Amino acid sequence: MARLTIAAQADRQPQSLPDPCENCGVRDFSACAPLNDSELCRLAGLMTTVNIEPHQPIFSEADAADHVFTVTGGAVKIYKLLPDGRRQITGFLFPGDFLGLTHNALYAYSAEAMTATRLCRFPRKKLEALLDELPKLEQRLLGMASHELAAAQDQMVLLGRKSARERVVSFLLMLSGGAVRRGQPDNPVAVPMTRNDIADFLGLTVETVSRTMTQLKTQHLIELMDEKQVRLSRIEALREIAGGF
Amino acid sequence: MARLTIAAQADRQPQSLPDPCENCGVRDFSACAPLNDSELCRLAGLMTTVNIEPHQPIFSEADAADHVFTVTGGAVKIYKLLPDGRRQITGFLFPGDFLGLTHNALYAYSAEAMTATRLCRFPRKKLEALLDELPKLEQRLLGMASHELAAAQDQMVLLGRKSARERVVSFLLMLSGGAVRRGQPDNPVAVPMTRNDIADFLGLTVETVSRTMTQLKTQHLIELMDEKQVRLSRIEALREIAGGF
DNA sequence: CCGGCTCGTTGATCCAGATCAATCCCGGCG
DNA sequence: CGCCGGGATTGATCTGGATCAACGAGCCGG
Repeated sequence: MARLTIAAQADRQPQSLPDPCENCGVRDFSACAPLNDSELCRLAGLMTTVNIEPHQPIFSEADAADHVFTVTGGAVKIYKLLPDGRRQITGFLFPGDFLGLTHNALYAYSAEAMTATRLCRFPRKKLEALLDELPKLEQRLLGMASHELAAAQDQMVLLGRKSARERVVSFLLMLSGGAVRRGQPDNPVAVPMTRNDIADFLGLTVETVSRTMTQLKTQHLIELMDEKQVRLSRIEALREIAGGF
Repeated sequence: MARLTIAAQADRQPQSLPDPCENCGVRDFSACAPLNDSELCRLAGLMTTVNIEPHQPIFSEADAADHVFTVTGGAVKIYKLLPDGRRQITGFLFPGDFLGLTHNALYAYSAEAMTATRLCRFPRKKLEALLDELPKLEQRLLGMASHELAAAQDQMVLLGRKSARERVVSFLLMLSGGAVRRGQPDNPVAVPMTRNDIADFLGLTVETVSRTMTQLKTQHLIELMDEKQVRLSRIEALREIAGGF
């Protein structure tokens, strides 16, 4: 740790890298990835770290969109509600993911912590101003947005055209793939969300998700270590079922 | 017209604005919107205009993503296929929309002209290089991508949680809203796509789309001027049904 | 003018997944 | 220890939309 501190002091910047950035475990995956220490330092100047308890809201649809966030720990769900309460979860976010980007005055969706979550929070106005001076950051955000857009299109295929079985299998493979990218164990894969959240993400009901999981288990395609931990026993067969992911 | 030509010549650029840009009807809606004449001129330097016949492909999923496009006339559908041929249309594009942005080597979806279509085509590599020098353009693309992302999330709600009736009504309102933005007649609204395309966009079958339309007609909520032209007779009632758009 | 398209509409039947309902399991708490 | 409440599973039934099938209306090419 002393070594790290010294390294930071040796940097040409007036201030050393702030502590949360110094120890950041997601720097390489996050929006910050393309920035050098000096640039990161400027960005960190606007940043506040925030901790959120499980099941606590981060922001709600139609709140003023005054901040954007990077998830650095935990897991977040984002969702939209219909007036009568039906819910569609549009994404699960994990460390490294960016949260709250919009080009309107209000957020387009609600965000809630699923587990204990740690965030870096940036005031939107100040960040936007800084973007003009850090084109690398803007490029990075554009890249991340394109990536999310592609994921959203995959999700439309899933919701519009896949059977319940295909949806559940696609979901498990997606989770596992995400874990790989973050360097976490991918098989068995952690499933931190409830069955209800899975259902609202896949456009199904809890019952159908549950039935489908036990069906997959019966067919020896997966193994439920426990409710929140799934082994994908026959990845290739699963990929076949998922239909191209 | 003479006046416009003179204005262009009076610009400080060595060359006047190329003809297609000079007469561009979508400049204010498109990615080019934030550029001044001089910047637009640089961008136009890489640009080729392309005409596509109805039902002709523009590019296919998994083609090398070497170009990006702005739609300047006509109508385009973008879609993804499952291995067995099931299709999900992920978007309909109209003049001003941007097409083909990805941050991978390959396109993530296929694009096909629905009607006679005119495009501005840009070589991707050259455009990316130019982005470094035109930060306004990069900002604009980020803005457009955020906007598309929000639309994609709305579509996920539609596909995951809405009934057939709600989907069809949402779709008609969406079309009408788009027409307003482009300054085109919004009621009655033009419906340039086939019933089949509508079905593949809404995650339904042709039959269900057709039945739902006649049901809405019977209830005097809409009026079918002809197959490609729909009057929204009771907008407020329709908005109620759509559930928040 | 006719046959053979494609597109749209309508009718009859079927079924995947929703809904309704019961039970189980587990962790927290008096 | 026993109670309580939220999540998960399993079973029985129902239904919205898919599927299968027939037909009508433009439209093109010969």
